[in-house]
Amino acid sequence: MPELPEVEVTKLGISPHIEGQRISAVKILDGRLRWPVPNALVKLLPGQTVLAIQRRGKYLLLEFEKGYLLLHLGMTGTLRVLPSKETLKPHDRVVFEFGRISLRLHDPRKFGAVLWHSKKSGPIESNSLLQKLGIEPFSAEFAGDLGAEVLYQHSRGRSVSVKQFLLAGQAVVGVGNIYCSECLFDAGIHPAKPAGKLTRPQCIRLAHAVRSILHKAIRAGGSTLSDFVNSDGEPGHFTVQSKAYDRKGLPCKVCKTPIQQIVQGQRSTYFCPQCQKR
DNA sequence: AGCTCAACCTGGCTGC
DNA sequence: TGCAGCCAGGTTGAGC
Repeated sequence: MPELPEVEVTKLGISPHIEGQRISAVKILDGRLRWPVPNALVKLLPGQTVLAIQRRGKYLLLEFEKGYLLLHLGMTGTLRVLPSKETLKPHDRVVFEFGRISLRLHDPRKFGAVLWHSKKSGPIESNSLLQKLGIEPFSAEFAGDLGAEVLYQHSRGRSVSVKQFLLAGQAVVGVGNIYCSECLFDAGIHPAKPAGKLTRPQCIRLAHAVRSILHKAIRAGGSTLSDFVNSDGEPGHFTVQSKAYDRKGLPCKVCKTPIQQIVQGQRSTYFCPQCQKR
C-alpha cells in the first residue's frame, strides 16, 4: 500500500533496527522486479554499514560507504525487519541479512525496485530516477504559500486534469491514487478540472490538503510501529478512513450526495459532484 | 514538451 | 466448484 505515508512509516519502522548495522549477506530470491536487481549487490554489500536512511518521494535511500541502495515498493511491496531465522514467505524477493535480523522485501506483483547508485557516479541527487521528481510536500519549499505557488506555476499551460497532474508528481511528490482523491475532496476541487485552470485560491487549498492528508496518514501509520519486528504486523495499515476513495455510491460525508467514480489516465478517481467544483 | 496508453506481474474478487 | 474477466496502492517508455 505504498504511497508517501506508507514509505515514510516504513522508513521510521526500519531505521532504528538497521541504521548503523552492517550487512552480512544479501540473498536475491527473485530479482525480476521493475528492473533486474543487480547481482553485484551480493558481493558488494556485505561488510558495508547502513550510514543513514532517507526518503525521496516514494523511494527509500539507504546510504552505505560506497553508495546508495534505492528501494521502491511499487504497488504491493513491503519492507519488514524480522529475525533472520524466520522462515521466508512466498513473494519475498530480496533479503538483506544483518546478523540476527534481516530486512526483507516482499512484493507479490514485482513492481518494486532495488537498485544501486555508486558514489563514484556522483551525488544521489543526480540519479536519473530521482531527478525528475517534484518537491517534497514537507520541505520548506512547499511550506505555506510557497506550496500553493509551486502548484500554480507548475500547472500553468497544462491541459491534463488536476487529478492526473497531481498524481504525476512533477510538482509535488508522494500523492498516490488514494490520497489524490482524498486531497481533491478536501480541497473541494473537481478532479476533471484542467490543471492549467486552477485558481490561486484553489492552489492554496490543494497545497494545504496535500500536507494535511499526508501528515494525518503518517501519524495514523505511526501507531503500528511498535510491533514492526515480527511476522504478523503489517506496517502501512491505516485506520484513517477515506472520505472519497472507494466509496462509489455511498453518501458524501459532508452533503450526502452519492460519491461518483470515474476513470482518468487508466486509474479510478472518486469524488463528490456536489462538494467538488470546477 | 505534453498527452495517451500499453506494459510490467500476481492475486483476489465477481459473476456466470 | 471452476473459470473467465476485471480490478488493484506505481511508473516508465513508446508513439503521436
